[in-house]
Amino acid sequence: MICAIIKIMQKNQKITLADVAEAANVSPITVSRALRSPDKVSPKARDRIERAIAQLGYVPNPAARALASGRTDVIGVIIPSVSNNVFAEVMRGMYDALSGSGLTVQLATTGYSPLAEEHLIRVFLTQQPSGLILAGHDQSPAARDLLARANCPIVQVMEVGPKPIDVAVGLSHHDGAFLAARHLIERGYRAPAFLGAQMDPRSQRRLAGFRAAMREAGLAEVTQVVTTPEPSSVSMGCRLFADLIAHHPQIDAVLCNNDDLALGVLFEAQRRNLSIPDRLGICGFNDLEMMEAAQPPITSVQTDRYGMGQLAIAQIRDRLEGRGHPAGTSIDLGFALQIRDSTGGWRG
Amino acid sequence: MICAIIKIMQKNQKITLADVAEAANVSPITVSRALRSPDKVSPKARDRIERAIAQLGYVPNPAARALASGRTDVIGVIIPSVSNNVFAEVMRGMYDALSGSGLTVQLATTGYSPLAEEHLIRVFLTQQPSGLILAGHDQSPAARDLLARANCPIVQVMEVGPKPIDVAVGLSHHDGAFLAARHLIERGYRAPAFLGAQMDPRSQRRLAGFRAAMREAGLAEVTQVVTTPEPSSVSMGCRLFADLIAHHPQIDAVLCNNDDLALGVLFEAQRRNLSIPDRLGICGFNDLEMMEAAQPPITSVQTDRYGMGQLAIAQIRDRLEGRGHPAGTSIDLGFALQIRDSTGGWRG
DNA sequence: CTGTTAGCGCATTCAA
DNA sequence: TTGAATGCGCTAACAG
Repeated sequence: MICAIIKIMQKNQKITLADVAEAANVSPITVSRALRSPDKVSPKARDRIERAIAQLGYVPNPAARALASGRTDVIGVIIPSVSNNVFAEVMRGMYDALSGSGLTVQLATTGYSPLAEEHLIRVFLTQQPSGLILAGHDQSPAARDLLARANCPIVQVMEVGPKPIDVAVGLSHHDGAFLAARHLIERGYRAPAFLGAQMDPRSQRRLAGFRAAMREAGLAEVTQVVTTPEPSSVSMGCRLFADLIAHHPQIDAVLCNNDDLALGVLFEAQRRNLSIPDRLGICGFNDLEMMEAAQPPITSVQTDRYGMGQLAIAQIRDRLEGRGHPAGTSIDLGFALQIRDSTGGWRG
Repeated sequence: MICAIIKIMQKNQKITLADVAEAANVSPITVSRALRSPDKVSPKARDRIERAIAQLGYVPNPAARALASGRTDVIGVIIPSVSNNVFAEVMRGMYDALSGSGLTVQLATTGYSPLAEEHLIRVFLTQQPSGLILAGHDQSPAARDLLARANCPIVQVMEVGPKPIDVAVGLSHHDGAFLAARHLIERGYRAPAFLGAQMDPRSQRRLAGFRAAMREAGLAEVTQVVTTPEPSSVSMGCRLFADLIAHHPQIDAVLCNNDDLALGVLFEAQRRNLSIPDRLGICGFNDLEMMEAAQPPITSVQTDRYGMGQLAIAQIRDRLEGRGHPAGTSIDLGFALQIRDSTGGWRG
């Protein structure tokens, strides 16, 4: 075996499965099997093969494997944007859940364009991925059609909806915002407003939840909503709030579409010497780590983004092993309203 | 052509290059060429081919392409962590610069482990990537050896260093911190401290820059440094600062390793009613968007992370076309100290 | 500018 | 449990 290895190494080329087979004195297909289902190979052969692989430094060629098998070890992930920090945690959960699986994630971004999403779905699906992870439930009809025919697990993350394509992992953004708005009202705020940027479908549902709570409280008349299609940021929170308070000074609380905006509102309110929570209540969405650390700490709707990423990958891994949840399953990770000082005041 | 297309569609299978060739009445290799170098195909043939591709909805099989050509259209990107938000902007720059190139990014994370990095480099390189992007200059000797032999462009991002493997795009973290520290001293602060979390190599160099400035000002004696290997966060900034001020109440300024920590210091200082910038000066690093929006706005060292990502991809694209910078080039994107209210006080 | 031949490295199918 | 034959879809190298 030593001789064989030396001879092969001297070729000074890429090490292939055939080289390993030669060094281990078995046929290539046996090496292939040893790699994919080690229990179908005799322990002796397996041992020789493993040794040869280690000594030669063999690494399988995924392209050849994909071409021959008609499958790839790639999980396609299609999200709107990498710089939206709600997705960062989701991605971290995915990467962590990937470890030791031999699977890799291929990330693509739509820039919030449904057409771009449809195109990416089409491209990914023709590449026979091991699975596909999508953000949300608002794929175009054509895309849904493609996905329905796909023969790989499809996981929709971020939110749960009425009719998942396959499996969904998320939460109800409507309900989260509804509960947050109701909390503001219960705390005695009588003129809460909604602040939103980058109004994607999930943001729209948060807004709907806010409106529902306001209607329930008989406050529909005084409801103020300020939104912009531009990306969300802390500065945008400052600007939107400045705009809001200039036109509607009677506003006494703000439900923000996300935590960046909420932090911007906090800063802008401090600049204007509006006391929090007495003159102004602030509530965010997602509960980024900094909400707890802020001065004062900011009330926010906690969501388990890391868990979503992990579960999405876990579901695909389970499916590939014949287990996992059946199509049609929605996994609602829920949310938790973290009540903090920014809405802590008693308002009679 | 219409007939041919109908016949092919009826196969109801994956559309291959051969199908396109049949529909367009050319040989497969001509279609292949039309895809890769359209100018080497006659306009008439190209037109027929493009039409057939559109009508059949043909999408190339990257695995087959990779296997046949020995190259992939994948750019490997190896970074420490996806949840560290300095990398989010870099990634956004990369994805933007990718558009229309047919290249894709394959992201992998090391979890700040040099061994993991070495392993990933090994795996990526055996897959004949179009390029490789690495964070920083602290690859293991074995990894540098592998990379030196690689026959694809290698771009080191985040920082510039003495001896790039191929091309480097970044800035001097030492100099950025040096300038920031000198700024604090010039403003009259007499006992600046350094706060750091997740002390990766770049953080170490920032610390070195801080120390150098302190030495230069004859303040080496009073230099206080608080660091932790744990991940950086706003809350961590609160905690580290609380720790610092408890043991060293004479501290009058803090240079933070990054902006998350700086924001935490701001919040914690506000909780303790330390007036900023009079009692305490705060300086961050990276100049995240929120630094400008904070109340008071926080001085920070602005870095062009988006540009780094863009340039890294652009360099690889250029190289693939035979252009681009030669090996050994370092592109220093520099930094800009953004002086804001958190260090704005006059201190006599 | 276009086509022919051959083969990339591996997995599937069948046979032993 | 192992192996032989075959082909996945595409491109390199050459020839025309």
